[in-house]
Amino acid sequence: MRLTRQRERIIDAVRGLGHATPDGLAAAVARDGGPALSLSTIYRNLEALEEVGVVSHTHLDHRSPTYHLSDHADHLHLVCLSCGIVIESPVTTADPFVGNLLAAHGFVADVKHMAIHGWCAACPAPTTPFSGR
Amino acid sequence: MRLTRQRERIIDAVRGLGHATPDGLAAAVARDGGPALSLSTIYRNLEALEEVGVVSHTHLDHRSPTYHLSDHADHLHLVCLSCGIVIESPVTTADPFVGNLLAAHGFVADVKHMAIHGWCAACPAPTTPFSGR
DNA sequence: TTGAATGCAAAAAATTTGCATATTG
DNA sequence: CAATATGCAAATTTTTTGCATTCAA
Repeated sequence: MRLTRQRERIIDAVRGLGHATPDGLAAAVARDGGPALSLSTIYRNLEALEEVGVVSHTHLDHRSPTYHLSDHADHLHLVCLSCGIVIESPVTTADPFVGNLLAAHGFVADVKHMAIHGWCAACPAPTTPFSGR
Repeated sequence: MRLTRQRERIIDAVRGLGHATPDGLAAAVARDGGPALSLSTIYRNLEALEEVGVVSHTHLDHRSPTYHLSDHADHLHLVCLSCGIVIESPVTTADPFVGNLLAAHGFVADVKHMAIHGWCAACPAPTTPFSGR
C-alpha cells in the first residue's frame, strides 16, 4: 500500500477530529492548507485504511459512519437522542451484557460497532417505557 | 388521524413481515393484491404511525430503518456481521449493562433502538480483539 | 364540505463507479 | 516502468418535498 500525500492528510484529519464523518473529513482536509481532496478519494481511502487496520468506524446514528484511529477504539459510544451529545464509556461497562449474550445465544458482541442510544443525564428521558423512539 | 386504505395495508404488511424496511414494505404491499403505493406515502405513513405509537423502528444496520408493530417491540436485536442473521433477545439480557450506564454516566439507555452487532454462534468471530470491523 | 392524505415528479443527500491521467515505489 | 491512486463526472440509492388531486369523517 502506497503512502500518498492525500492518505497522510486524511490520517492527520482523522486524528485531529477524533470522530469524523467522510464529509467532515473532506472539510477538515480542505482546511489544512493543501488542495481539497475528491470525496471519492476520501471514501476509497477510509475503506483502504480500515482494511489495513489504521482506522475503524462506528455508527453514531443511522446516517454517516464516523471514523477514528484504531488506537482510539477502546470505548463504546452513548448518544443522547435528545441533545445528541456523544459520551465515551469503557468497553468493560458492557462486560456483563456481553457475557449474557454469549451465554444465552453464543453471540460474540462487538458493542463498539454501533452506538447505544438513550438519554443523557442532562436530558429528560421519557417516563413511559420508551415508545421505541 | 384518518384510517385510510393505504394505512391499513401498510400496518398489515408491517405485521406480516415482522421487521420491514420502507422498501420491503412497498414490495409487500404491492404483493397484497391492491395497487402499489407511492414510496412517499409509505415514508409519510411510517412516520405518522410511529408518532401515534402504532409502529416503531430499529436500526439493524446503517442503512434503512426497520419497522415493527409496537406490540412486538419488547426485545433487542443481535445482528451477525458475518451472515447477517437477526436474533431477538429479551431486553432483560441488557439489564446489568443498562444499570452500569445509569450508575456511571446517568445515561438512560434504550438498547432496542440500535441493534448490537457481532458474530453468531455459527460464524467464526475474529480471534484478534475486533479490529473495529 | 374541508382539512388531511395520496401520487407523481423533481430535489436532496450520501455513496459508488468508470475512466483518463498522474504518481509512488 | 508498471501497478496503484487520484480527480472528475456521471450513475446509484435512499429519503424528502412541492403541489394538484382525491378522499375520509
